[in-house]
Amino acid sequence: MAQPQPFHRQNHLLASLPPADLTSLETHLEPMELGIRHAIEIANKPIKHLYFPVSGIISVVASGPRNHKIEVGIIGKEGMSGISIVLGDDRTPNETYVQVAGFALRIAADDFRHVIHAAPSMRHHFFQYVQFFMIQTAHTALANGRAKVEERLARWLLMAHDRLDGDEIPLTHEFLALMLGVRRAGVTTTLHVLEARALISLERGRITMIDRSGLEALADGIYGVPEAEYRRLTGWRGKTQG
Amino acid sequence: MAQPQPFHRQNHLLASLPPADLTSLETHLEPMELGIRHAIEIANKPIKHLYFPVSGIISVVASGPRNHKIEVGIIGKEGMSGISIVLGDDRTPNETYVQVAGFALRIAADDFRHVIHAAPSMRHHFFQYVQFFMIQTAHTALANGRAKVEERLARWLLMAHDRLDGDEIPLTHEFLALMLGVRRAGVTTTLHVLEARALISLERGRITMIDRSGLEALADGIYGVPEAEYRRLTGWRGKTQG
DNA sequence: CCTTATCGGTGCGATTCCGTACAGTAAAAC
DNA sequence: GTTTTACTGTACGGAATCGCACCGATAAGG
Repeated sequence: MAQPQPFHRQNHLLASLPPADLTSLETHLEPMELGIRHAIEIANKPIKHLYFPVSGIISVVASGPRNHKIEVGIIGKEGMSGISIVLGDDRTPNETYVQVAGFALRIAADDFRHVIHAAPSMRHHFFQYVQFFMIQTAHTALANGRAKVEERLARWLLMAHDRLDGDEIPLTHEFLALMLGVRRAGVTTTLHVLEARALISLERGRITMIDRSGLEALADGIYGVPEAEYRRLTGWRGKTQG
Repeated sequence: MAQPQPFHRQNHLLASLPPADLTSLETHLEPMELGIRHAIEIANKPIKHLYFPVSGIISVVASGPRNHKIEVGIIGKEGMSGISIVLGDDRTPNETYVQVAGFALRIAADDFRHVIHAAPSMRHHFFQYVQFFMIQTAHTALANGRAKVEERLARWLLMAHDRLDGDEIPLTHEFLALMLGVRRAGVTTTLHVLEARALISLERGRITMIDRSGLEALADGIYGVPEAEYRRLTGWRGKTQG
């Protein structure tokens, strides 16, 4: 079962484009493997390609002093990288890289610019995604400022689960700590709490979702607003319904 | 000295529009007083107007469970409210309201839509601001996740100072606590620390900036990236140069 | 198979920040 | 001028999280 359907049908943002628009993009789309840790965008450097994941997860990370980093956005098959390009800019102070390996379709920034220039109708589609992404970042700010590590971890696992096929999240505690901006040891002990409540199971380098609605309950309102927004904007349902 | 120059010249986003574009917006712009606490946008309700402040400060606030709120964006005379409208949507789950009283020019959402529909060139201008605003929110997420209250407070005061005329920030500790998502008492004691270092002076309901570069040093890298981005995008210098 | 690097489990004191509470003081309302 | 409200100062115990450090376990590489 190599690909049950064409790649572009597996990225929701592409799949929900009007057929005519998809056609004009399609010729420029190039399938790419997303290797773990591969850099998609480098801070303050011109962005070369936009990526539409069909599997795996890409993280957008903001950097601060003392090499402090934190995730400000997560991208899976519901979205795309390269929002700066969509907005007519060519760079961003954030970094973007592959967090969970997978596959993507990518398009050169110049090609993308030309295509959306020629098809203004298409822009609306991508602007909706920009709107969603902003709300996601806003709620990351909210979670970072007001939620406990346990809740933020639950939120992150739910967001990752939304974007992956199956229930396994292949990620080390170290990476997770970087995403959340907390200690690695803090992630480890908090994961144990979740495991003890039978919400997840743990193996080396992998977290498996056991009880999704239990995790949603534990996240207690910190998860969900951006997801509802995505549904309003595009009709996608994620895994909320199973 | 009522208005040394027309209102629209005091909002940088308007002032830096190409003259032709400004003309087409101008007829729809209506001067408005920004009363403290006035709601500019209500969560999940259609946005009626977009505001271009010429003085005062508007806050964009995300809400979470248990009525927990936190500021995710700040708008002064460098910017505008209503980014959702710019992106072709009509609402947002965030709230937006006046944090420091002042004046603004506003335009009805429908008028704005018509104007930018007719003048695609203008969109680029506002998209740059959207880009800046996203980066600002991203760095708020970074600050919330990794910086101490002292640094976050310094960052907020610097951002407010950038947007106000003069060195006085008329705000209570209570509001500030809401913005930062920390206890009111925490703000009070932290402000005293800054005062003891002669960086600010305190009066009831007012904070006065004394030593801006000292505050920047204290914020230690948590402040500055979005501001540099704004400069790159628009050439505005804020007060960084005195 | 053996070595080496990565990853995970655990502990401990220090620090930051919270929740709560109460009293004093300045401004606003009457 | 008096009352009322809003704002600020301060305190205290406790919870959450940090920084660091060390060791065992698992996987990867030679």
